[in-house]
Amino acid sequence: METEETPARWEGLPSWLLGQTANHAHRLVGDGFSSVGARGYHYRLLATLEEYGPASQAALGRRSGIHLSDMVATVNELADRGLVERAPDPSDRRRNIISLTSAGKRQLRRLEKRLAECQDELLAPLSPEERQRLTELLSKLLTHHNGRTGTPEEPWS
Amino acid sequence: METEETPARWEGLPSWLLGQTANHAHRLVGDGFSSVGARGYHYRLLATLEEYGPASQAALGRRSGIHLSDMVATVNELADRGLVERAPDPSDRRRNIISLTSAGKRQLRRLEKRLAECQDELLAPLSPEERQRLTELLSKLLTHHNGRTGTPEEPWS
DNA sequence: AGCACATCATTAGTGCGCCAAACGATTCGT
DNA sequence: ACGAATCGTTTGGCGCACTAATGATGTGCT
Repeated sequence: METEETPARWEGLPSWLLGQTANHAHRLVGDGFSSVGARGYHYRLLATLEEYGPASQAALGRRSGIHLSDMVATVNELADRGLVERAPDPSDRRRNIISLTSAGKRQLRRLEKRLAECQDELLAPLSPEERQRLTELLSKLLTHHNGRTGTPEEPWS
Repeated sequence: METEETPARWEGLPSWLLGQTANHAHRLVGDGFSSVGARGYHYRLLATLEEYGPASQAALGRRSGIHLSDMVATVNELADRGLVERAPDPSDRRRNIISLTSAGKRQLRRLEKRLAECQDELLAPLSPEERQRLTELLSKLLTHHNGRTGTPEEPWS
């Protein structure tokens, strides 16, 4: 956006404010990630992998919130870079078991570092209390809206 | 996102919180708009048009923050629906002068109504003070980050 | 044992918002 | 008059979220 005039009517709407700040955040994080040749999905997948250990693509999708359709490409990209390994599951031939390589773990460390830096850059103009406040408010919103659309299924009967 | 497990490490990061809530907001607003056959760019263009009156596509792009490349399609779509008119500028044959039709104005009213409803749905779990607080915090962030990239040009000398 | 059904991986394609490169046509500045 | 800037347009790309369809495989029920 290379606006020059920008005085508009929707400028004060929460949804707009949210979208714009999220945009900045997204750009910040995206740039951080791309500076080491990655993008959001890569981080999410690597982090999920480290947190839960090797798993099938479907399971990883559920845990990371990455759509199954996008998992394929994401795993491909990470596997191409040697950050992740795809091996057939001997006990279920439908599955691939994805696991983190040591290079992947190293990459994850880099991404986490960038990510932390970005948080700081993002919140730069806010005091610690304000940051706290913002996080709380956003969490509240998120919890509410996730309840309505996020995990509606009751655990298997 | 049809997550079922979703307990992750990045879940508390401001950039993530921001992105997710913005996502919900975006979906809410997008659904509201699409229920009357429109999308974000349509609203932005119509609103800009009403606020500043007829103008060339380039000027509208500057004011609405819509990229020139996307203006073309946006104007086409609105013109196809008869919400906007594209007429050559007699005094500058490079330009098209875009103007709002009365049908366009009516559509804008509808969109504004939806938009207002969405704000309420979005902020539902927040008290009036919290809404205020959130708006302030987001504005602060936005102002900061726009200062670095958004509207740097000083008004014509 | 057989069959319906669910799950897994994959491919292909949609939508929105943002952006960049290149082009011809026109107009402006000097 | 001529180079530079502006305008409209087309084409294409990225990131993220999502839908639909398909074939291979696995599970549960009867």
